Amino acid sequence: MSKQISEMTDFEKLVLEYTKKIPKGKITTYQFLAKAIKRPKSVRAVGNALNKNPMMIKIPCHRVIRSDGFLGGFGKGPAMKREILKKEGILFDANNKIIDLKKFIYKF
DNA sequence: CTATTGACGACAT
DNA sequence: CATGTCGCCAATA
Repeated sequence: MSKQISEMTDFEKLVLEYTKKIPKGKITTYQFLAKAIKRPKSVRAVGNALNKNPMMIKIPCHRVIRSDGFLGGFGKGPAMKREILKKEGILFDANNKIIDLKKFIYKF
């Protein structure tokens, strides 16, 4: 199960904090997120932090994809992530590659 | 303390 | 375009 906020590290909280800022209908990448928290090289660590998402409802971690345009992972499975994004108007092709990255990308 | 892991990314082949 | 390799970083065992 996911961790409770109180049990999380400062780094993880920071990641989630920024993730919450991503507006509906938009997406960002693990890389932009890492840069936003002033840790441009902690890209992988950012992904790990999102995987421990304590509140799926309040934290739109599904809006974070890979910088090469691919879907990336998701706790509940990539298929789920893909469906949610579809509802927000963001589509992917048969290879889980986003259709129009530039159009939906959100940089902090 | 060291080793391993992983929702990543840049580059080489 | 499809793999493979390597570097990075924070958390965990």
